[in-house]
Amino acid sequence: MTTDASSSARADATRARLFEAAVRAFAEKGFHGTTTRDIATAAGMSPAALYVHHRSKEELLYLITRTGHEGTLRLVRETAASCDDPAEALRRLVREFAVHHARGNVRARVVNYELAALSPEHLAEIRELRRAVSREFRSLVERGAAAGVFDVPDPRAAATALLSLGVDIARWYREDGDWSPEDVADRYVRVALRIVGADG
Amino acid sequence: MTTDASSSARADATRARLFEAAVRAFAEKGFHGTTTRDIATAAGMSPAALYVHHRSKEELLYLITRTGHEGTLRLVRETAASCDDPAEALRRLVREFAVHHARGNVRARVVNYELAALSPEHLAEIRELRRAVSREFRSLVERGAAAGVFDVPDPRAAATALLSLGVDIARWYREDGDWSPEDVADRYVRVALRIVGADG
DNA sequence: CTTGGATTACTAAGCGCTTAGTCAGTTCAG
DNA sequence: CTGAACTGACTAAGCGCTTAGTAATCCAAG
Repeated sequence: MTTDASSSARADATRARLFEAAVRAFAEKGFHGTTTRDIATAAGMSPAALYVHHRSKEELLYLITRTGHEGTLRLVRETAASCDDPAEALRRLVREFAVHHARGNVRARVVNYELAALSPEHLAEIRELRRAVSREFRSLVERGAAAGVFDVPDPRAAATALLSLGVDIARWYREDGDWSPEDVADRYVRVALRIVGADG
Repeated sequence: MTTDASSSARADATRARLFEAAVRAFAEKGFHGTTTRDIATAAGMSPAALYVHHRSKEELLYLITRTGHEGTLRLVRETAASCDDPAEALRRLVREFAVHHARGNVRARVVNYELAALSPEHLAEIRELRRAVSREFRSLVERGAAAGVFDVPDPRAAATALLSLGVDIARWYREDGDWSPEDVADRYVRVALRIVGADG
């Protein structure tokens, strides 16, 4: 017995293979540069199988993008709230955010750089999730400033810079480089503390 | 009489219109999401006219990308070398780089985010230009550290962060936002000085 | 200044091919 | 034996790019 009328273990596994194949293909060649054949073939199936599990190529991108943003938002919310001390919370947030974007750079590239290929409705929904992530960064910086732990002349600019640094890791990070995801995280934590004026 | 056998004022103007139309289209929809008809129509001509002035769609992207990178490299080199004091040179570099990416965010988006659509040969050439830009940032940070003007535990990480902050402006900056290019630049100069430990 | 052949800038039409998506039919697990 | 999973063969639309030809411009020679 399956727990859901519209899912079986086999279907779930196939869906996951299509999902993963699409992530890799979109990351490498972009949404419009990827064909449904690319995705299906990489998942070991015929092109038609894609439409058994997903309504369209765009729906697949939407699924990847939404899942990715929801995961990021959850990570950011939980980490920012994991500690009362703003300095320690920022250390954790920047560390987790950097590791997330470095280790998951392939997924993160699709999630952050293929937004223009979404339908207007889907894009609007994703924009809301992005605003929520942005708000978490800003409110943590403001919390630290209000507590006198951070020395920030412009909290909004500091939050923008912190978020920007993290997201952009997905663009430049490569597995074959000199830094592990944790190496990047360590370095960026120190950079972040300087940006908010909490480094001694 | 024209000064060059392969150029007339009229042809140059047409080429420029195609170039600008391509920049806008590539920025909005990506290289693969843009058709040669989109570009030609936006430039007020028939699709075939594109091939009078450019060999292929990819050559047009290459032209945009190369011109953009050469411009950025020139700006970075001249600004970094414009002052002996590393702190003042960094202020100028971060300011100019930020304004460049904010004001020219449409062009910069194509230049930085459509690299995957280039041919392997063209991509290799562009990568070389990017490495040169990267080197400028790094050597300025190292110069400041050697002079004792900057306090940086990890110059490479600091240079990576500074470059990343600047490039990523092209992704998030919007004309209809609250900040002018100069506003972004002012704020980022302060952030940069903190990153290199030269803010007091 | 006029004229007419050469040159340049451009277009209408469309070729060969690829695309996203469909559907009737087959396979296979439970 | 049933229904879900999957495929082969297909279509309509759209793609980058080419070709053959036209309109506008240029620049001697008369």
